[in-house]
Amino acid sequence: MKKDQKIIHPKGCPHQLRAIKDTMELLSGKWKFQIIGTLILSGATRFMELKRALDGIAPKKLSKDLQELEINQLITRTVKDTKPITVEYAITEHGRTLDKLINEITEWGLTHRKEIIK
Amino acid sequence: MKKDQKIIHPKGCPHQLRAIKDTMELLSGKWKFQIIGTLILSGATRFMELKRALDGIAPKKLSKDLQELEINQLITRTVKDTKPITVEYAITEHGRTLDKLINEITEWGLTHRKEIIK
DNA sequence: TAAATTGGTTTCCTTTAGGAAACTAGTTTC
DNA sequence: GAAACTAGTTTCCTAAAGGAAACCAATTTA
Repeated sequence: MKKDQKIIHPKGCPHQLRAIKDTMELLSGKWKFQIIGTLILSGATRFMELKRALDGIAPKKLSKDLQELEINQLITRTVKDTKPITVEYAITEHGRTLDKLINEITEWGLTHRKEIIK
Repeated sequence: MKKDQKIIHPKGCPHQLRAIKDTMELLSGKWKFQIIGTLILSGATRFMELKRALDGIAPKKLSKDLQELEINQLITRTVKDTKPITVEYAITEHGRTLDKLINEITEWGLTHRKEIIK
């Protein structure tokens, strides 16, 4: 192939790739999508309930991920005036925009599992 | 709250969470969705083209991620009998099932960027 | 009074992710 | 013959992710 052959349609789609990168910077990792998924599916959930739902997560990890999600305005943290005090985590309006994405991730996981069993 | 108050709808949705986990085990990380996105958007692409499209990726990392994606049957690797030889990576039929997911990730990234600018 | 539950934090540790730079080998162009 | 391009590999390194266990203060139940 000649060196200076012009590529008419240069590969790479900077806008889309940047968008993918943005999303994954916030949400990649082992637990974040599972946390959001739980809050979407189950509604407002307390710390210990989350810990039980997310089988195997360490409290330190759960605490850290929840803080990051809160900072990014995807969830809220509310201290309830109960005895003993409980803390409730809930999805925000902005977090709700992840509904379809979480759905696709879940669907694809199911599809893929079926595919590799074959 | 009484200790033994029965929770009618126990929190946690094991099936969905397992599916999310499955997906993210294959695809979380900095580059995999970007690689798949490029192959979906641009069609079959050579190693060096991918390297250029994925701004900043190290050849070692690209090589490793491509191998993992191939092992999971999401992409194919084809050595072309050109001079010099070129290697073309392409999305598989199974990889195509990620179309909607990639789309959602991209859309959400754009949405989120607009949201946080506000 | 002892044990358990609340929502975490602290410390220590191992594993994985990821990047920089140098290098390889075959081919081809200058 | 020198340089450049093909597609990687190798080595070395740092930073981040993640887990285990212990601990904490306040409250409540047994």
